[in-house]
Parts: sequence; C-alpha cells; structure tokens
Amino acid sequence: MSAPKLIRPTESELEILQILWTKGIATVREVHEELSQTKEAGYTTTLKLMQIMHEKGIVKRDDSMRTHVYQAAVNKEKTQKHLLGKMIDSLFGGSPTQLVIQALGDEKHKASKEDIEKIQALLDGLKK
Amino acid sequence: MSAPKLIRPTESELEILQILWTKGIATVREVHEELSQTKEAGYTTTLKLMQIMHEKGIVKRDDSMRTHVYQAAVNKEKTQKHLLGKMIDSLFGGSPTQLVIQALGDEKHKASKEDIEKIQALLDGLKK
DNA sequence: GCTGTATTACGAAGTTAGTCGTATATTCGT
DNA sequence: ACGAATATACGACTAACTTCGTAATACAGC
Repeated sequence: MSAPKLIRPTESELEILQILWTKGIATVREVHEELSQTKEAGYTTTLKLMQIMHEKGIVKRDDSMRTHVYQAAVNKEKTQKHLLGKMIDSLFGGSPTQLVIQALGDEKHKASKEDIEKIQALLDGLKK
Repeated sequence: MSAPKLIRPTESELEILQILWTKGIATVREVHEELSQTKEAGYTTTLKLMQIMHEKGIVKRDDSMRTHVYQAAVNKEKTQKHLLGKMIDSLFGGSPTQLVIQALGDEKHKASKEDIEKIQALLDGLKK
C-alpha cells in the first residue's frame, strides 16, 4: 500500500487539500494564488507546506517538469469521514445524532428545502 | 468580560472538557482517573493541562481548598456549534448538508431507529 | 549570450502542544 | 510527631506546525 495510514491533515494542509480537490491538479503557484484570496502568506510558505505534504504522502506530484504539478493523494470523502468520526468521538460522545442535530440547527449555515428533503430521503433508506 | 473570546480547545483539552461537562465539577485526580481509562498519561501531565486551561479561561476552579475543584467555563453546546461550524467551512465547503450525509453514513457510528426518527421530526420542523 | 524572473530546495526561527521530573507544601494514618 | 502519600507549581524538553529568507537552478525575452 502506498496510501497514508493515518489521515491527519493540519488546518493549513486542509486548506490546500480543498483547493486540490476542486482543481484536480495544480501548481504551487496556482494553489498560492487561490490561497492568497483568503489568507496572507508568502509563496515559499505555500511551497514548503506542499513539499511537506508530499513527504507525508498527502499529495502526489509530477516533477518531470521544472514546474511541479500536484494533486491530492487522499480521497476527499474518506478524509471527511475520518475527521468527522474523530469529532463525533471527541465532541459528541460517539453519537452522530447529536452532531447532526447541532449541524442542522446552525443559523450560520441554513439547510435549504431541497437539502432537507435529500436528507429525509436518506433517512428513509436507513430506516430499513 | 470574563468569557474567552475565542474557543479553540486542543484535542487534549477537549478530552478534559468532555469529562468536566459530564461530571459538572471535578478534581484533577478525578479527571485523571477518568482519562486513564482510555489514555496513557502521567498525573502531572493532566494537572499541567488543566492549569493551562485555567490560564486560558477555558475552565474555572475553586482553589480555596488544598485540592482544587474545576469546572468547565465554556458552554458545551456553544463549543460544539463553533467547532462544527469551522469544520463545515473548512471541510464541507460551507454546506452542512454534506456533513450530515457523511455523518449519517458512518458505519462506525450507526444511528438507531429512535435517533433517525428524532432527526426526522427535527427536519419536519425546519421545513416550515 | 545576458539579464531578469520564476521555481525549487533547504535551513532556521518562532510558536504551540504535549510530556514529564522535581521541588515544595499539605494532609493523613499510626 | 513522623513518615508516607497526595497536591500544586514550575521549568525543561521534544515534537510538530508555520513562517520565511536565502541560495541554487532553469527559463524567457531581448
């Protein structure tokens, strides 16, 4: 297996992963441009982070060109599930229900009617 | 204001907060005993962590006795919501729906039939 | 070809989290 | 009253994260 055993991206790494998951592949420059829109950081900082992520196996890269091209090496859904599971354990006493209730009650991120119906359909499926 | 402005407990601090939220009040010894059941750590390590949490204002303590008595200084639901919101932003592109779907699909933490019905009732309420 | 620009590599500094050892003080049992 | 056990305080050490400066290298335009 070449995939990393433990998925434990830091906050900064998560920001970069988000961009890579969206773009598919990207250079350091591209990631940095994207990052700069919401964050203040030097170019070499982004570079270093991505190099470290490469060492850790979190991202893959094609360095056959002078300008290296990166892509995520960890699956988005898997990572989400993993971190969510950790949060369920560490914050919600192992109960996903409590987490779901809090998430749906969040005023900052209101669920749309379509979303609600989608979740209801999912629940109906789970009930069996 | 005496309440902490930013709620940013670390992993270890979260474990301790969990115990304090459950117990209401507790000594370092009690927290440590509880912690030892799932984790390997020296007594002074727990002590130090709780002292730092006190400095940060995350916990309150009564030190009128030789054995200090601690309690959480941050609200459980508020903390959950805050960290959940951060996760929604950083991992789910601001969509709580995606998070809920992932959480309900988690094989490790299966929702019971009662839980599902509770969530369904909540969704019906939100729909209006 | 030369010069400036862009890119990677590397190391070092600052910060925070987590761990523990040791010193000191208090309490308790006998 | 004395020794063992228990409590807090405090400093030191390691590891990880983040940041950035500087050097080396490759490339492009003129």
